[in-house]
Amino acid sequence: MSTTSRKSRASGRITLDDVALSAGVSRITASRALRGERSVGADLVARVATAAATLGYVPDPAARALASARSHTVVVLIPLLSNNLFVDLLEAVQRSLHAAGYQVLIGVTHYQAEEEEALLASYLSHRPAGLLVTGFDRTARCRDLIARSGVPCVHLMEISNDPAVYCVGFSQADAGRAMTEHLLQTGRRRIAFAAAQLDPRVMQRLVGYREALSAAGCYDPALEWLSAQPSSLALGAQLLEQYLARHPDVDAIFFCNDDLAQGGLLAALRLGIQVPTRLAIAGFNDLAGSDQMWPPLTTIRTPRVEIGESAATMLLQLMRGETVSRHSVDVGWQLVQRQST
Amino acid sequence: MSTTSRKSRASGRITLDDVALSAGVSRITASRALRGERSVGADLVARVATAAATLGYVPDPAARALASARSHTVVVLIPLLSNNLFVDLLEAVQRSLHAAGYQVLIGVTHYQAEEEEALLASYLSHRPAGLLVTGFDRTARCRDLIARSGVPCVHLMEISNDPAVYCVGFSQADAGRAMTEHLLQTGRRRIAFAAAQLDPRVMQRLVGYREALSAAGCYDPALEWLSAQPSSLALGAQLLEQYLARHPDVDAIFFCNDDLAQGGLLAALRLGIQVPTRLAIAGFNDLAGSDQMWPPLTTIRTPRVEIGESAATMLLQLMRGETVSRHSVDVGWQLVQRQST
DNA sequence: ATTCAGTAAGATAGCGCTATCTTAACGCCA
DNA sequence: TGGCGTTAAGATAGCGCTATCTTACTGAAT
Repeated sequence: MSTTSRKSRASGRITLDDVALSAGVSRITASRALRGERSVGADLVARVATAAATLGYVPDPAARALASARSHTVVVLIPLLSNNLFVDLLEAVQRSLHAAGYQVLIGVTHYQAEEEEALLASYLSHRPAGLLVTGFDRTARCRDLIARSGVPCVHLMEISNDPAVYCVGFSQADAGRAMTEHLLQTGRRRIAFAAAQLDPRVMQRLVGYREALSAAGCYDPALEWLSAQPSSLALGAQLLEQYLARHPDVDAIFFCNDDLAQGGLLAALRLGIQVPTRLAIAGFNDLAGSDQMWPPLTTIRTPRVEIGESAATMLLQLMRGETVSRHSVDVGWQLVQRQST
Repeated sequence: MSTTSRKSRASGRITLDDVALSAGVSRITASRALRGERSVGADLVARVATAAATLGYVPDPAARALASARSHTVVVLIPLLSNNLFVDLLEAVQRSLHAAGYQVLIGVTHYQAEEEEALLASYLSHRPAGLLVTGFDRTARCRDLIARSGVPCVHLMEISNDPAVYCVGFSQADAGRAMTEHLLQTGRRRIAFAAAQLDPRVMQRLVGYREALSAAGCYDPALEWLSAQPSSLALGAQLLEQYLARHPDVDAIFFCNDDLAQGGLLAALRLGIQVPTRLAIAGFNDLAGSDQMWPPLTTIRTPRVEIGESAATMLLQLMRGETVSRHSVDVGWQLVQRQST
């Protein structure tokens, strides 16, 4: 019986030694029992579990991380918190991972590759169990850090054919093309693409837009209204007002994001521009409120919660050392036609 | 010179021993130098700093937490991520604390005191350096956990007279009263209060509303339109439509939150109700988009970023063991009158 | 019996730091 | 000069876990 527990201390904290003592086993057996390792008898597992529950034992994550060189922390890097898109994603990720016993450490990159690199370097020192990052657009050093760390990593929002890369997302270009084709189908020919932030995903939507318009023989570079500023309702309103004055023949605007589109819709209302008769307006992402606009906004519904949950599930498998069935999960998207087009 | 460094290992990680060796000092001196403890000579501090920078040393948070019984993690408990109010707060907190070398661990309570209790119990095992929680409304056991943990705690969004409690916020009741008085001043007498979620802060705004209306002799309990559902644009629209049909004489609606108000505004637009001539609409928080509505929304601007930054600053002081000048910081609020009233 | 996996437990030895005790060196005053 | 507080460094001993090595005990194959 004699176990290798250390001399008892008066500290308030309940340690594994206390549990082991109470269950009449050695510390290491208690550790194994609580972590569900096999090679512990069922009777002992039960005794240890009871002891832990009775004493209210909570493992010390720091000690665990130090001893095993791996924490139960997952680092999530997203561009911005002030974009609801990422908040929805984050909420789903956080919920899924928390349920599995992991903590989420959030890093905000502000769409800056350098910031991402710095965050990653600093967060990797926490020996995270997993990594969730947005898209594929990062510095070479960043990619290298991820690869060399050996920490499982899942990429969010986009998909890739590279079998060495795990990702959950959808084809931004396809979605961009589909929305443009929808506008063409409703008879519009002078279709503008109004965009802000200009992150890689926005640019992919732009590619889809170009392809669709070129195929229809309607492509006009002058109708690409691009701004590097952060996306907002106010900017959407401004883009519509400014550019429409210069291009009065435009009969549809495809905004790269719903917040811009909502702002555009409200600007049209203010300016007395009839939507959709005189001007069609479309958005992207189906953010909160788009269905409440007047007229309700046609948009692309992107399954953000599903992306978050799928990515969490995939990451959990990777962290457990299991093999995942597909390295790339395409969750698709859905064109939601409402009255603005 | 001979230092007590342990035998070198082939691990890729750069440890304090490597830094100490390179700087020609003992491990503990390197530790002290890097943490800026006094009682290390200026020359050694410089040598250690150079060595650490050259080697690219990054301290191991787990080892640090284990040895010092305190991490550099701050736990932030907020009710919901899907409310922009808290996202703004979180962004400010995260930015301030990250700059000071702390990590933020987020817990989402979903407005449930029991969830908060469970989260807190589990997060306290991380030996956080600090705690940020929303409001004062929590279970007795939760309060006890906080107090007994000895972890510095700052309360967000509300203020208190209790000198034992640290908080940064403003008087929700005052703001609610002010908005109601504003509506009274514009000549409205049948003023409804439309609210959702019904968390403690909403109820305090309601108190302010009641006081102002009672003082003016206009209070009518039938005009308190309360719903326990989560706040959303759709719900705001629904509240307006439903209750206005029952109370057609209402000439103003004070929504407890801007998302409800925005929904109400859009519903009024849809229903052809003239705002503000036939019906005044007011909101709370000045969330993104409220200035872009048509008509632009009158609301209470709440300094969420300032609350986040102030709370972070206060917490940093407490974590460093410094005394703070005021236990309660009132950041105030501002009535922003736009065209909806 | 004898060997040999295979399994269930325990003993041992750290993980990479910091708290604390100790020691050496340096004045400073009587 | 001696004694003593003060400071700057180092030695020592863990923090609370888990990886790894070892040992004791099965039971089936030989």
